[in-house]
Amino acid sequence: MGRDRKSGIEPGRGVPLVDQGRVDVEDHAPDRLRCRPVRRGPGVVGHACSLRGIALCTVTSDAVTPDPDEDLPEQMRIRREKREQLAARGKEPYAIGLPITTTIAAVRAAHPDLEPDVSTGEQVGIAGRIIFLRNTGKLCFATLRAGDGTELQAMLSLAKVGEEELEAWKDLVDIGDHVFVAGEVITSKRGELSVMADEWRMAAKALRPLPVAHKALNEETRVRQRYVDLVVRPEAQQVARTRVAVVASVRRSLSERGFLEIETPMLQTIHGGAAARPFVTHSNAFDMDVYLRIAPELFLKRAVVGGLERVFEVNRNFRNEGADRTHSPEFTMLEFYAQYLDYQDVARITREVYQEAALAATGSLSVEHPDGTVLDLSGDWPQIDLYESLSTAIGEQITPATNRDRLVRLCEEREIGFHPTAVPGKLAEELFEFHVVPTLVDPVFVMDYPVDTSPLVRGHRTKPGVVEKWDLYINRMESGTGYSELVDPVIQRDRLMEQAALADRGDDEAMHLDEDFLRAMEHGMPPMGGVGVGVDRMLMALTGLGIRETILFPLVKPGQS
RNA sequence: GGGGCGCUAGCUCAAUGGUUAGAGCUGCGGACUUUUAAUCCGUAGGUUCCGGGUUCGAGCCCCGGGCGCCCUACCA
Repeated sequence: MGRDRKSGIEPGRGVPLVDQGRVDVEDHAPDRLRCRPVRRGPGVVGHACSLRGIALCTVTSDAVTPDPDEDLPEQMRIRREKREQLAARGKEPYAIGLPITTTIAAVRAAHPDLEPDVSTGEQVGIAGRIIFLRNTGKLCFATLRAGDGTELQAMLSLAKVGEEELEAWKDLVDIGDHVFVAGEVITSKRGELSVMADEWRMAAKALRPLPVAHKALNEETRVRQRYVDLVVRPEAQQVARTRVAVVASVRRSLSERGFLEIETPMLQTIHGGAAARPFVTHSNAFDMDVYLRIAPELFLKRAVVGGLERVFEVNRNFRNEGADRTHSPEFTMLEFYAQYLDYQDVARITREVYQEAALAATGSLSVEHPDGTVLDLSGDWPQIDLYESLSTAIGEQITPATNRDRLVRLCEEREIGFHPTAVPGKLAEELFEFHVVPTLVDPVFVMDYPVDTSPLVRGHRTKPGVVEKWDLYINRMESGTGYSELVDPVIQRDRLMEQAALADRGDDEAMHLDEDFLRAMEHGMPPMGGVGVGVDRMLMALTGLGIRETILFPLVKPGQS
């Protein structure tokens, strides 16, 4: 055995210290000697040695000089050597300023259907990442893929590039490298659109091998190494681009309707705007704890008080709660507010914004998911009443006045879990989620929620016990909510005092009393409609994917290495 | 939070407590001027997540830890 290939230390050669004494590793158990690389501050590398799990010493690189490449898997070591070889042969491994004349997509678009074995006479310079390589003795093929998923074949022949350049290609180019190729646009004998190279250059030598393109990466690797996922799985690119299309469309739709996009604080000193547990962090400059926002609502409303009239924001919210297929600790939220509108007006705008986004992203208002679910987003979206639909489903009249004991019993009969302190409205919503939500596939506005769960919403004009609030359900998921906003500062103060009392009693979702928000409201907050829509859930509805697939880099716990 | 399952080569996966942990692709060496996951011949590649333990012997069994997935609970 001899040399421990991981550490570069030969057992028995080093004499690690144990306390003040010494131990001869050879005499004890050489097979139990463990040495692992450690980093002690910038640039200081060493090896920590242990015997039978007992730390012995840290050997710095002065004492032991391991070959830095020795730890690497063979494939990575070879790629590093190829990088060196490029330089040795006068080639830049990471060339900049390449004479690129066009894109892969443009070449494809310009020559949609050429016959096989055709020369166009058109000279181009293109670059892309190699995803497949097929080398024969004197003719080499490479499939180059661009970021947009388009592909083009590069061909290198002995006749065109000469023996030296062809050998260099075969010796130094791997799958995963970015290469530049200049030459004529042709089709191969099999009809594949190609560039017949007069010249090739390395654009970026990849030191790590790409995953095998033909077998699916497992979900964890996809999420943790999204950059790799994006390279090998065009659908990953597609999702990222769909998000861009959706967000751009949302901005366009609202801008066209007179809304101003503004940016409100992510760091907030008071926790409010929704019922959710916040992340807490600390400002050194102000020497105080601050919250990552759970909602932009209270600031957008301040802006409307100030006369910005119609405002919106598309940005991140943070909620320190569960993470599952439909919840992410950070997620993208659209909120918009318009003075003088009510919850019916903003329901219409929400539907239009959503439909325009669906068209922009998918070209259709009928969306089919991988699991076969089909969503029909077209036309007007129906409205159902929360209490009426619940009563119908249960076969018993439920109203905001139904007493709590009855609701508790109904929940218990169905084994629906609920918080022991849950208010009656919350219990009604639980029952609704149990009975009605699973049936809501196509978009539906659920209207008129209990007042005790909606502290920021105006009371209903005619129905007692409910507020002018809707939840939008799409694909059995709550996708957005809209209100006729509460703008009466006296009522608002009462509601927020109740919230603050809940918070004092240990409810860490309850809002705190935001005096400055009330002060703004006391200056005259115009009646307004307001909406919050989960953008990630829009993506989920349009793609049928889980939330972690719609977010490019979702939060993950750090793994090994 | 509770329960179940998983972690093995660069990637995707095998492997009754019992030879030296295997396969495909990738890699490396060779052949090939029209390939499409090229093909053919040859070959290398391992801290079986980490740390303990049981055993003559552990990828497999036990204990502890890490990370993930599923179910469940909680959650504007």
